Amino acid sequence: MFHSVGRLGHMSALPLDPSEHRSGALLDHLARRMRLRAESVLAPLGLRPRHLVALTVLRAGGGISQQALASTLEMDSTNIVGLLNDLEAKNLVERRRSPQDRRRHVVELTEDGAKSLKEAECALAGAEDEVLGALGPAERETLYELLRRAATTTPVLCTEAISEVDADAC
Amino acid sequence: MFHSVGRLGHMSALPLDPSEHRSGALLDHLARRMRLRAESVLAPLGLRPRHLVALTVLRAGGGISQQALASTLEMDSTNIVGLLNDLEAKNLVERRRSPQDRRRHVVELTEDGAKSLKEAECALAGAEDEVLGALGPAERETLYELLRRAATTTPVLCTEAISEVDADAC
DNA sequence: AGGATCGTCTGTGTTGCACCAACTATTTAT
DNA sequence: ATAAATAGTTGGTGCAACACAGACGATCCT
Repeated sequence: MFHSVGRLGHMSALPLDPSEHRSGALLDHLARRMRLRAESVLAPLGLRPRHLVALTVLRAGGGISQQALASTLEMDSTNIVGLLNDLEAKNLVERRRSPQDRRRHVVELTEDGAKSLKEAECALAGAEDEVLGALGPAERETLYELLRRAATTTPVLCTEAISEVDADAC
Repeated sequence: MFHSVGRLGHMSALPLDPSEHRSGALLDHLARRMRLRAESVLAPLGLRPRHLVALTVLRAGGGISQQALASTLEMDSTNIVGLLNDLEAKNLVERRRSPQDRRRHVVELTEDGAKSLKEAECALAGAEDEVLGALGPAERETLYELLRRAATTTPVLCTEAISEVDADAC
């Protein structure tokens, strides 16, 4: 129960060691639990979790090219095509040629898309209640805000500026 | 662009509609980004993201049966077998027959397992920096705490008690 | 013109899973 | 004692999400 200690001798204070507080696995676990429920909830709407992710990203930063979408979604661009085909077939997104560069497709959420996304999110309330049941409303809002900010990182960059300060803490 | 406001209006009156603040898609998105990086970081250690998830769960509530593990992981129990085979082959977990019910396997983290988990978490620091770059240390700790609490729900139950209050809010 | 870039289409392969069936060891119920 | 239920294991099937590669048309930039 009162494991190790050692590890970071100096830096005195800091009663608990935050060294192992990595969110990765927890994120994975909760995302999975959420996705399992989301699948069945979303199925009647003809949507899948990854469609929701795409729509959410598009709502946050609409009007982007497909490769920009591929980059923020971190998916292969060839698979983005099929994803957008699905969404466009349902009239949830629109592909328009960019006037600046007519090779580009500017992808944007349609009104139907925004509406559908909102509906889906409402439908997911129950699923979220099950998965985040241990959290109160205020905490869920905090969580949402943190996730939203983390997800809305500047598309490409940062990386390489920091990440040295605590490199030796491990 | 400057929609700030809210943030921490300390929730008094709840002026904004929190109706669409569903974390599901964001959770999915961030988990994916994290997993992509985790895969390459973990590969040299012979581990995969899902192994980390299992180890994390076992550290939190060790000494549980395989089907209990399957239940909290929400995976099919047949697939748990292979997962545990991997971990046991590496001496990270131990399967012991339960004295109470000798059909059961009590699964527990070994010392090596705890050590390995900790190492892996340290190795993931860089990945987390990339994914959670927009969040400061205190925010990350808050996030971790929220995720941890959400992930550590009482194994089976809750569900059915609540989820009616805000059902009409949608 | 020539080369690079964006999107599209068509494959191929891998992987994580769910699901089914059958089998053993063990407990529990009759 | 016999039957039924349960925990774990093994093997197989199938699907969906991808990553990756090749080829193509359209378009931009020299």
